[in-house]
Amino acid sequence: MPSYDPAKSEPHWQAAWDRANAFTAVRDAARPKYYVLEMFPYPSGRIHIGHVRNYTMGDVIARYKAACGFSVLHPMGWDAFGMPAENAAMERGGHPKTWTYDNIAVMRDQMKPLGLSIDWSREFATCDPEYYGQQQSMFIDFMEKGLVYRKNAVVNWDPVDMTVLANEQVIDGKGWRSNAPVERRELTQWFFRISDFSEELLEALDRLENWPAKVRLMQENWIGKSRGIEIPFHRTDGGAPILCYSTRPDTMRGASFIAISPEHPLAQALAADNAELATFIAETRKMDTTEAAMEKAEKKGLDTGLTVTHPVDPGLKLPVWVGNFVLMDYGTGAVFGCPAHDQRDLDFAHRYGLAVRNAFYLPGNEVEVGDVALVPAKTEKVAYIDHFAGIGVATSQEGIDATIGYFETRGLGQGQVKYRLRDWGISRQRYWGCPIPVIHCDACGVVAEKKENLPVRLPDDVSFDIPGNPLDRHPTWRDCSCPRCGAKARRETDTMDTFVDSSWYYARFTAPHAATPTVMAEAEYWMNVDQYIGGIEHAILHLLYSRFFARAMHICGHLPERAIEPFDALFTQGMVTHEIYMTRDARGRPVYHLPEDVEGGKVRATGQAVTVIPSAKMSKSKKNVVDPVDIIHKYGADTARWFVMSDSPPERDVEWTAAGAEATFKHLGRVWMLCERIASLPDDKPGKGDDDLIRAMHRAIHEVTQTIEGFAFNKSIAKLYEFTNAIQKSDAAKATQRQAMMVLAQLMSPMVPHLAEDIWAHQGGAGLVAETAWPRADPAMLVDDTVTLPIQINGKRRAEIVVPRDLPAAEVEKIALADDAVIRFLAGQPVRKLIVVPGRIVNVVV
RNA sequence: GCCCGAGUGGCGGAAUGGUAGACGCAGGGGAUUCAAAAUCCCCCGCCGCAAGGCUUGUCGGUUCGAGUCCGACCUCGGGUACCA
Repeated sequence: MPSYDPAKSEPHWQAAWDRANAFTAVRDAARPKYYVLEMFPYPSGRIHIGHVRNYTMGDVIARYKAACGFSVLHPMGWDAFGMPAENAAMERGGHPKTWTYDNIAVMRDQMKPLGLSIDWSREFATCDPEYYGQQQSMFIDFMEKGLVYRKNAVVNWDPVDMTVLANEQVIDGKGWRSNAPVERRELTQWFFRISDFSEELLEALDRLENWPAKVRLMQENWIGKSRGIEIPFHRTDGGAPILCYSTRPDTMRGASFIAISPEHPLAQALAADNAELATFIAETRKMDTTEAAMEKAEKKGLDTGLTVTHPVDPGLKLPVWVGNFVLMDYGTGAVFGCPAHDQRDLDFAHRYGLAVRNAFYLPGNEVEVGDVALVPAKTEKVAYIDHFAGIGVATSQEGIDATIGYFETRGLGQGQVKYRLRDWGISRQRYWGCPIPVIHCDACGVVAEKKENLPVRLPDDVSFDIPGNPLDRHPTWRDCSCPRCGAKARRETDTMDTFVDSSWYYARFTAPHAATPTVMAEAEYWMNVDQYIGGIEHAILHLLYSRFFARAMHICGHLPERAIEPFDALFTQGMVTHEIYMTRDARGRPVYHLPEDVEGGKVRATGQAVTVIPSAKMSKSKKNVVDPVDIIHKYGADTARWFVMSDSPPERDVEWTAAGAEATFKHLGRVWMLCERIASLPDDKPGKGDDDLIRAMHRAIHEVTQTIEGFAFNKSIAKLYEFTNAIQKSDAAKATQRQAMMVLAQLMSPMVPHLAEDIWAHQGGAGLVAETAWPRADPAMLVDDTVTLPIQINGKRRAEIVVPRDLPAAEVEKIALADDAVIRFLAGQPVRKLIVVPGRIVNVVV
């Protein structure tokens, strides 16, 4: 009797699917299409369990939809540009291109044994010149439509390595290699005008009904629409007024100072002949560029000596400070400080001895602010203190609206709607990215490369032995002639942010080898992505950039209008985690151990007991990693696939456990044994309980279908366990058992496609499960004749009764009150209220 | 700092505001076996001899009824614009 042997059968079925071209996406006008896409991987070198989970989820959907009759597109590619390739070149020598393509080859070889229903004929990497050349072509289109511009922006500058650092390369304000304090430095950089789309990107979120609410909320907050006011504060020295932006003008009475950004032109100008201020501004530059660093840094400032007149209380003069917490990028780069109603302003005021004045109190609690700022919700009523606009007790929102009206009618300020969303800086001073197809000419200025010269290819002859951008010091690549006047010119040496690459790959998959970015007929048929699947870490940047990029592509004629929201449905899956095993060395430093080196709480080699640290995201440094290749080698792909889908809801993290994988393998073996047992039954075996098995089968079809549709694969698997147990216990006729077994194979096929084919073939099924229509449940087989109703007394469950499904409530009441247990618990007390929820529960209130 | 989530037995988890703990893992008992593996059957939240009581991170609220809704908090995770 052959036992379950995935090592033999999995390659067999993969070859069979290939021969049948089962997964080649075909544009078929006669059938509805379904485009399922998982976020493509970065080719780091090896696949990890997180990839297995991500791609198995997509595969379950793809195989299920194919069985439901859809023409399915399920492609795969590589997000292949990025820093790690350059870091590898710096650390180990070699070339980013070699490193990247070698990694892709390894990962493709690791991925194929998973048996994913991917159309590999559409594969590409973003570092293929055929891909990035089309991206350059679109960049030029964007330039023509005014979607691109250049401006100055700050970067993290490593003064020792003389190079720009990514945020993750800055550790505690210092460069990761040089350990030198990082400086903020301005460079001229390329930007996409995403902020022109702020309102549209915000407003369109409402229509993304099949996106998680949390992602829409995160994007809404990120875009950050606010209504405020711009108010010019007039300088007492007669200089140009300082324009401040505020979303809380109702607190104007409490204004006690003005704070401007160190990058504000006024601050810069004053610093020219104010050494103390110049030093202060230089100090504020020694901070990295992240928002978190800015927000967490101690609030510091310097008095410029200038004063302004309070706009509604001309007798009051407010000092002008430079504050390290004022962002030049948001609003006007200048704010008024109201310490009483803003904790950061209050801290600042206390530090520098500035005035604190309430603009309002909580009604009936007229207490001046001390150490804690009074910041009630905008919907809460407050009592304004002799407010210039004549407001008394009102909500802050009412106060804001009234104040803006007051300022506008008197010409003191202008109401403004602003967005937090900033334009997308795409310039990177790095080699391994898509070159920006632009040329700098002394005579013509900035000129786009001619499209017939695309792609602007990355030169291969570069070295990484010194820090900085090799393109910038390349002997010949930089030098070129101006496409307009033919004079000597310089090529742009910035490359594009890798988020650009991933902002349109979904569109490219619809025509992956075309000589234009997209082909309209293909895009018309395949777009949009019906189901997009990926990590929650991409909730804001990648998804927002893609939404912008699709709009820009539409403007340039590369996508139909329908595709400006490219992802109809989004699912965000959790991580795969694992326990961490730690010991300590002689000096007390932690030493981590791979799961396979630990057995029974001890290090296998030394017998040393390990400390178990609760599950965390798998990482190489903590050695809590499980290699899918090992798992497939030991148990087969189906075990890996079933396990990652089985335990946790897909949107949550799942913990990989060796015991769980072992148990999965055993279960699949049991299913195979059951299949063999049924096949070997005598054909004329008499049946008992055939109807029960048929009912269980229809219930399983219904429930598995529902749970797959609802992305609750862990529940699909629980239902499959139940159905398997029902078959196992059944004594039905052979034909009935065989029918149940074949339906089980179909229902399991999205998760464990190889085993499903084995079962199907063994039961004499025709063709491939992969090409068989999804089974349908008979609704008549799903309803039960009776229901069990729990009976509560005062909300506590005390008894239960079994009644016909459609029994009227009045009859249910009678039966419930006549129940022995109910009589006992009531002990003669009068019934005050009786609640009967049909088919659900009875609650007796005494 | 700010924005967004998550928290239920020994473990992963299930539960349209209606029997908390489906399904699985681990554990315990039994059958089979010379023995073991594999397989099969039974038990399995906590306290209690029992009756019963307690129990969904903490505290409070709404409700006939709260894991689910509301408020405050705690812990962990994701993002924070140059990691991808």
